[in-house]
Amino acid sequence: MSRNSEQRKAVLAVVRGTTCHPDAAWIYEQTRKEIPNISLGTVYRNLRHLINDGEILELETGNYKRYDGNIQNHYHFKCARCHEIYDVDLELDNVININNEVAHKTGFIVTHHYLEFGGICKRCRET
Amino acid sequence: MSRNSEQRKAVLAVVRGTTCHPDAAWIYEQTRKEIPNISLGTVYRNLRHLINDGEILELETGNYKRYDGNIQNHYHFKCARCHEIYDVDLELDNVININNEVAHKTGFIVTHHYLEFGGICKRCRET
DNA sequence: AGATATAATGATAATGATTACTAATAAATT
DNA sequence: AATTTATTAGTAATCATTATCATTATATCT
Ligand SMILES: [Mn+2]
Ligand SMILES: [Mn+2]
Ligand SMILES: [Zn+2]
Ligand SMILES: [Zn+2]
Repeated sequence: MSRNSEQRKAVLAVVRGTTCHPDAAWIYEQTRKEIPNISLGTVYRNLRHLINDGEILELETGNYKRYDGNIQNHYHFKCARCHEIYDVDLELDNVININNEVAHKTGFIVTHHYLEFGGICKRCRET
Repeated sequence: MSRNSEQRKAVLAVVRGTTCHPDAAWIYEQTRKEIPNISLGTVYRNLRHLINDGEILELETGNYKRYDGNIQNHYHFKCARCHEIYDVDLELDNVININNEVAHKTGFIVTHHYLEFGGICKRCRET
């Protein structure tokens, strides 16, 4: 059974405390402000643990992984210039039916879907 | 300007000749059947080149990247058990409008979107 | 066709993110 | 307080991908 270590609580607090979809290195730097001698391996280990427990989400973004403390269903926008990831709260009428539609067409069990938009964000557009 | 080397043609043919969304190692093995002494670095170099030219697509899938010779707009289904990626040809009524909707809501320039479904594929379900 | 310029190659070293290892520590339970 | 064992810090190892560099081959130009 899992033990609620100070390190795990600190990592979870950092991931939940931002909307910037940070990577492990950033989470490590932030966590060090609370626990200066925490090791990078501990950060990775706890991130994996929290993912397995369903407490945070992992985003697959090319070279390195990013993490999301918001486990509610929502979408993302990734800027091609600054690579920042923004949350997109979108009320798609057919979002709920879309999984069933694919399940019906393919015969697969469809449990979820990821939707990511791409382009240029407002800040990058104005520079 | 780019030179159409035998190696580049072979890599492109391999990626176009399958629907299995292969990784670099698999493409390397297949290309070696035509060019036995091709190097893995050359495969990577050409994959990157072909991506920059818009001739193939790169899929961000966790540990390693996968490639797709089908550059038409289509969606994917990733099986959580066997990790295979299937194409999903889906007629979303408002596929074109969905980008505009996000653009309008956010003020971003939205050029594209990726949609990936997850669950258990038919073959894995039956075993 | 032959000479030229340089993009591309093969071989290998380097990089960077993530994971594995291990002796020491600390959270939960009795 | 004693016990159990999950977790940690520190470090080594792994794995996919990229960089380096001397050599080769492709496109272009006489
Ligand atoms: Mn998010
Ligand atoms: Mn595809
Ligand atoms: Zn941006
Ligand atoms: Zn499967």
